[in-house]
Amino acid sequence: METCSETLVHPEAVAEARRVIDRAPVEALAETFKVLGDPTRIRILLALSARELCVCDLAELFDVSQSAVSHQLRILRVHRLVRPRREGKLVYYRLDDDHVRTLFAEGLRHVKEG
Amino acid sequence: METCSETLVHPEAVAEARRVIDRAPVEALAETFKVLGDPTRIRILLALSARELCVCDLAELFDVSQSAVSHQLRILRVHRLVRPRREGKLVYYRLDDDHVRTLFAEGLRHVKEG
DNA sequence: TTTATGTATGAGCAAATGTTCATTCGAGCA
DNA sequence: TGCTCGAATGAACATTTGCTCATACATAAA
Repeated sequence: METCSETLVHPEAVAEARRVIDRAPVEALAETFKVLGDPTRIRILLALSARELCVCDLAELFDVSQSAVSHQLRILRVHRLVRPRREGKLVYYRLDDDHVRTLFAEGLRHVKEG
Repeated sequence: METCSETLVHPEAVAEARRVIDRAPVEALAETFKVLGDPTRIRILLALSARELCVCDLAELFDVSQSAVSHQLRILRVHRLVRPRREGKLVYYRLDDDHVRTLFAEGLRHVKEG
């Protein structure tokens, strides 16, 4: 229930916070983190952190269907976290840029200091 | 369908990837990122990035029920992203550590370079 | 103690998510 | 042209998620 009083406790702080939030790309940020928030996608990115791999190898690696891997790769691709490269019948994927590695490093730091 | 051949295309690369994945705290990483992958929680963290705020103010700020905010704060608390401090009837929340800020910065960098 | 107000929690529900199955697309080869 | 095999996509389904509503807990004041 909405039991808080009508008057704010810290009006100026709330106003400041509102400005910060309005200025930030909230939805895009949440989207990016949400993409990273799945074990399968984390595994895919970890696997690609060393070198590129074809879809076939990734599917074998995680012991899930090729379809599942393709679905996840699509999500990662749309969010520019991985990039495909076709070579004959095979499609190789690799990390799109170094931001991914840095994000990983920060995530790890948080996890490890617990 | 599982249509890939039985033999791996790059056995040694897959083996190496498997080692990397086994060494990493995959589930914990995914959990952390998943927590950050929600607009409401992102807004809460942004609001707290400048200074601590009480639950009451946060609820007012996002125009959602106090219950919803409490539920999200609980999730953030469990994952050590925010920390509560009681002062009378009010409970103030603030960011738990600086990792959150760094994670945000990296997320922003990725989002902005699109 | 009783009451009031801020916060936390449980139940229930609609929406979103990740998987599998089935099918289609794409490239190379007979 | 057909055929094969790797990859992508759509549908269906079970699970998860985030919200609201109702209720319980906590602290301060009457």
